[in-house]
Amino acid sequence: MAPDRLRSIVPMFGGGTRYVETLDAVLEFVEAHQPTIDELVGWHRGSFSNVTSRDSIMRRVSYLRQVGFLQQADERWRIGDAGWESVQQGDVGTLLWIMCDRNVGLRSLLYALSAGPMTLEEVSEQQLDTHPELGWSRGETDMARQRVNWLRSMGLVKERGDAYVLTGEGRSFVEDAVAEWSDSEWTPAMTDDGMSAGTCATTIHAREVDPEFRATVILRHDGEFPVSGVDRPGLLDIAHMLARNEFPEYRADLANVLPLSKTHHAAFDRGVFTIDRDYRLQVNPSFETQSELLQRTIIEQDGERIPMADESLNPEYLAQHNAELAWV
DNA sequence: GACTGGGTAGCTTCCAGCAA
DNA sequence: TTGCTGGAAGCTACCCAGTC
Repeated sequence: MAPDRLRSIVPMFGGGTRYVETLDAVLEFVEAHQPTIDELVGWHRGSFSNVTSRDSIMRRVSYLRQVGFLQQADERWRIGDAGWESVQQGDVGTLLWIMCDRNVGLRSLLYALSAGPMTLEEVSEQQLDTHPELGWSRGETDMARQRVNWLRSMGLVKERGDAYVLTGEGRSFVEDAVAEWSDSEWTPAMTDDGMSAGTCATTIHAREVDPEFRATVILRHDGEFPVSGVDRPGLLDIAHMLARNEFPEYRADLANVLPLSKTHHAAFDRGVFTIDRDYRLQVNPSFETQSELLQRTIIEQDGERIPMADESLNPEYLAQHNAELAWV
């Protein structure tokens, strides 16, 4: 069983855009000297003029140990498995993979940023809504800032005014991550009135997207569950307007996805119904069913506007999807 | 062996203070 | 004003001795 992921992401010394630089320096020092804890503390004090607190240094060292960058044996500190991987690969992608694997929320933050710029306040809200287990106070932006700073120092996020946006590298990561993390162990902490997310995760095996992406999509629709009316997040699939295998560049685009029940997802993919530019449900005229559920939620809704915000889906994606349907 | 309670360490949040 | 560090405080998990 994978260890619990860390809720708190600790800032590194040296400033908000230099976390990675500081991490590399720590790894280089530890690799070269295999220091004792006193030597490691001394190195920090010597490297950063304004750092004196042993407790503060130990907090960083402890965090690096938990992530796996460092390990302690025989009173001496050495590079851990994650540290070796990071040093040997020497690229941001590997470092980001390690950080996302060990810390809650970094991936969902990147997904959320792919929809547009976010202020620190918005980042804080997004992290709390998607990961209630983080548990920090509403309005608190320190934790949001630390997360953003790690991504900034990796070159995935940059400042734009008082908000933060994805860089080209950040966007590339998001496009690959949805499928790459589809077998992630993490399940949302949000519950379905007595049925825990963990229960859902064990009973529904066909997860095909990163669960953090799935949680981000569901959160984006803010409790509205179009078409299917299913209000249990654990029972929802993520349906793509432009198919993931044909348009991999849009698979992580939040304007290309919609939370649907598994049944409605299958019906959508098979062209039983679609959505027009005005967000009205269009049903394939040849579709017949004895199912009360499908009659009520699809056939009887033909032509009705789906309750969702105007900017939820990209009209161009809908048009392209519908162009493939002969009956539209 | 099982249970309980105290002590300790570690993790996390939050806020004050400082420097640019 | 903003960004960063230091440090206090709350919470939790774990260890261990004492008791039944």
